Amino acid sequence: MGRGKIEIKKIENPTNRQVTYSKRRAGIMKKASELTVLCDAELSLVMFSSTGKFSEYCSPSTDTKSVYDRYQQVSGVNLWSAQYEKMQNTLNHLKEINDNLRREIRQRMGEDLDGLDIKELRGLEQNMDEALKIVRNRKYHVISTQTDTYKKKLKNSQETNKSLIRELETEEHAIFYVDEDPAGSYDGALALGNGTPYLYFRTQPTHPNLHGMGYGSHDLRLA
Amino acid sequence: MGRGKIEIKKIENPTNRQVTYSKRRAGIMKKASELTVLCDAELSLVMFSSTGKFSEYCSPSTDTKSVYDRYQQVSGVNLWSAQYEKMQNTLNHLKEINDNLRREIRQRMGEDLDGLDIKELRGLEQNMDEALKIVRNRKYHVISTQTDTYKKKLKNSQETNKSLIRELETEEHAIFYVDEDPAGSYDGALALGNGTPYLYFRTQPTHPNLHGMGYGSHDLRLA
DNA sequence: AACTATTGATAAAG
DNA sequence: TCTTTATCAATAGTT
Repeated sequence: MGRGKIEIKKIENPTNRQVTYSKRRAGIMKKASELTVLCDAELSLVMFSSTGKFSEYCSPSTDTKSVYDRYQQVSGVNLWSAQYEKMQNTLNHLKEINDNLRREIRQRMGEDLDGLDIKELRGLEQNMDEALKIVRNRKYHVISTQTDTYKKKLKNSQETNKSLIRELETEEHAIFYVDEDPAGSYDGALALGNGTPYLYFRTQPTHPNLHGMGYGSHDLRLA
Repeated sequence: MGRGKIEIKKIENPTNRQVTYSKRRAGIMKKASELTVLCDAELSLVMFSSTGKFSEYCSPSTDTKSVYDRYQQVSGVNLWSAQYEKMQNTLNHLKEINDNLRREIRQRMGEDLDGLDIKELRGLEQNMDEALKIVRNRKYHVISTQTDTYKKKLKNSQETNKSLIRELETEEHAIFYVDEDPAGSYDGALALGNGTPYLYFRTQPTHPNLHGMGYGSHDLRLA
C-alpha cells in the first residue's frame, strides 16, 4: 500500500526509517484502538523506536499493569522473577542471621545449651563472666554518678533555702520556719527497680516464629 | 476496507465479533512484525479477546519481560510497586529486628551500655548473673558426664585387655606382656580448650553494617 | 506535514 | 475456520 511495494527488511536510510516508524506507529495504534472497540478486547502495546523513543497504547478499560498482571497469570511467566528472587534471597539471608542472633541471645540467657560442647561452654562462661563484671561496674558508676548529682542538687537546694530564710529573717523579722533535712533524701535513687522481679530483654516467644511473611512475633522488648 | 465501511463500535453479534477479532489480531500482529523489521524497533503486544483468549507478539530481538523492564524505566511507572513495597517493608522490618538483636548481644557482652539507666542495668546484671550460673552448671554437668564416659570406656578396655591376656596365657603360655595404666588417661578431657584465649560468639564487625542490600558483614561466628 | 497512487487489510459471502 | 473478492484503509514516495 503505497506508491510501490516495499520489501520487508530494515530501512537503512535513518530519515526514511524514522518517517516510516511514525506513520506505521500511528497506524498500528489506530488498529489497536479499533480492535478494543470493535471486539471488546483488552490490549497493551509498548513500542521503542530504533532511536529509543517510547510509545504505548492501552485499551481504555484497563491499564498496562493490569494487562501484564493478567499476562503473567495466563502465560505462567513471572515478569519480575529476577527481582523477586533477589529480594527473596535477601529475606532468607536476613532471617537466617536473625535466627542465629536469637540463638546466641538464648544461650547467653542460659537456654538452648544442649548443642554446645565443653570448649564452647567454657568460652561462653568466660565471656559472660567478663561481660558481667563490666555491666556491674557500669551500674556502680551510674549509681554513684546519679547519687552525686542528687547530693549536689540537694546541697544547692539547701543553700537556696537557707539564703531565702536569712533574707526573710533579716528583712521582715521572719514569721516562717523551714525544717531542714540535710541527708537521706536520695535513698530513692538507690532503691529504683527494687519492686517486681525483672526479666531483662526477654524475647517472646521463646521459640521465635519467623518463617513465612507473617513474623508477628519478633518482639524485642526493652521492658 | 472490506465489502463495506463499518462503524467503529462494539460488534454485538458474538460470532461476528470473534471472526473480526481473529482477522484483525492477525493483521495487527503482521503490522507489528513489519514495524520491528522495517524500523528496527522493539515492541511488545499483549491482547485478550472478549472471551479471555490471550495472544502476544514480541519483537524477535527481545522478550516481553525486557520490553516491560524498559517500559518501567522510561515511564517511571513501577508495575510491581505493590509487591515490591511489601517486600521492602518486610526487609526493613527484619533489618530493624536484626539491629535490636545485635544491640542486645553487644550489651550482653558489656558493650553499648551508655544508653541504659539504672533500672535496666540492674535487670541486665541480674539476668546475666542467673544465666551465668546456668551455663556454669551445664559446663560442670557436661564435664562430669564426659569424664564418666571416659572412665567406663577405660574400664571396659581394661577388662577386654585382661581377658585377652588371660586367654593368651592360658591357651598359648603367653609370650607377650601388656602394661596396664589403671588411671590418668582421661585428663585430656578435662584439659580441653585450655589453649588459646577464647572469644565466644564474637560478632564482627562490632558495628554491624546492615544498611542497603550489601550486608556482607553479618558474620555470626561460632568459633 | 500534505498529497495521492498504489498496495494491503478486511467485511461479507461462500 | 479457510478462501474469495469487492471495497476501504494504510502508506511509500513525492512535493
